Amino acid sequence: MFSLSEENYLKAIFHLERAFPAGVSTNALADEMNTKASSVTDMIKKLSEKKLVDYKKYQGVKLSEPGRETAVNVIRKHRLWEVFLVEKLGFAWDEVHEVAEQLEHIKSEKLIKELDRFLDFPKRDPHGDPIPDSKGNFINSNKVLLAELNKGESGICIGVKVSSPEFLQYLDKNKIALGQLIVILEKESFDQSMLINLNGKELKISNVISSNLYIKIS
Amino acid sequence: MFSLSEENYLKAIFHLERAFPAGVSTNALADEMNTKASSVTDMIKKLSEKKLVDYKKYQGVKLSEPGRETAVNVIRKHRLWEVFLVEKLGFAWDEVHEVAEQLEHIKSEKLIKELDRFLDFPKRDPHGDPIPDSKGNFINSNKVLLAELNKGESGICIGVKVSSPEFLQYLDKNKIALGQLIVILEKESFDQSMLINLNGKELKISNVISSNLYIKIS
DNA sequence: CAATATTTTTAGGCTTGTCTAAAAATAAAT
DNA sequence: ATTTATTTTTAGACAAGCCTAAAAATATTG
Repeated sequence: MFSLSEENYLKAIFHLERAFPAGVSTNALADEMNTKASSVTDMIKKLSEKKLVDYKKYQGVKLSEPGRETAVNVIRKHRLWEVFLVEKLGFAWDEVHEVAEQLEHIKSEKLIKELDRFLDFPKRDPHGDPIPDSKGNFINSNKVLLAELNKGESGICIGVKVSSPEFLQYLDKNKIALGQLIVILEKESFDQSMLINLNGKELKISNVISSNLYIKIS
Repeated sequence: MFSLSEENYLKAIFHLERAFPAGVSTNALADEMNTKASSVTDMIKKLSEKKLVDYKKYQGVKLSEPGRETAVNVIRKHRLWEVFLVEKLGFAWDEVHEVAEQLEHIKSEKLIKELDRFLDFPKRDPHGDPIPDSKGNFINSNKVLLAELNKGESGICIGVKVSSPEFLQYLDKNKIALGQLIVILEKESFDQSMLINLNGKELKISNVISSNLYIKIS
């Protein structure tokens, strides 16, 4: 078993690897973990000795296969708990992160297996992020950012890129929810802002918004 | 907020105070915490500085009012999670302790409030132990050990004194469950063993068993 | 009540995970 | 290509929580 801190580092490396597939830098990791570069170096050494990451001095880190498995398992637990909090306990989707950060470290195979069943094997968390299955496989849907679509195109809103309370509350306020059909009526070439159709209602959104909404193109 | 270790010490002191109301000894606490007396002394000093316990050297510890509140809150969380595990996730009553030991330390007022509501404000955990309310009040029922009753007396089984898997599985095997009416048909004066009536069926139980079952006398 | 046994505390050390400050390596820029 | 800037690592320190061994206080017992 791994410590809370080790699990958090593995999770952070997993997330950063998407942006830095060649290797995650010490500074990027320090930033993500809200800690200092020297602390990161210490921990990376430990993870490297445990064969959870591949590491060469000054070269950044990558997850090893066992490291990736551990990270994905933590992410699976995080997202299942988020579903629980929203679906069963009535939390809003911008309130779940902090609590799920704690719950994701509870150690019990049976707990997560039964929770998954209790929630009816959800495929996505409340933010639309995919929940890996017990073997660590993610569903891969052909999602794109709304900002990448053009006038006349459309798709189902399936996720958010950023989960800050501010952004999620903006979406709530404007009645933008996951599962909704979005049709692009106009796209302003100057600032990339869009006029979209949402359930019959029209809404003007900026490029900042459209760059943080994932759309499933059918 | 308090550390995991601090919460566990407070909880242990709370439980031991029932047996040692004059003050919990360092050794008793070391035993309960599976640690060494010197470690206990260290922690007691820290808790004492934080005004969570009253402590005088060589005199044992007692919880202060804030210490008791914290301990009771941890116990409340532990027992609510046990109800969740059994009622919602289908755990057996002898499987819940270890997981609840972890879950009890999750920090979120809202989480526990909503969990309580989700579980429909349960008054007892799966072992029959009372769940304190959000203000820290325990329901007090006039419970006695089955062993203290005599021939002809009867009552409802409401709890167990010991929660070891062996004992709980013995109860399951013999169909003894909480909420059940127990009538004492015979009591052997030599070894205190009893012949009881359980839902129409007769069962012979030893004094070891009857000394670990709580009965509510009506 | 003095001697012995037990309990509790102190002293010093270890590990985990963090920090600051300084040194070393790499990258950028003139 | 040599200087300058940035990134990364090392060195040494610290707090939390635990340990062992020894000292001090309290209890027990003849």
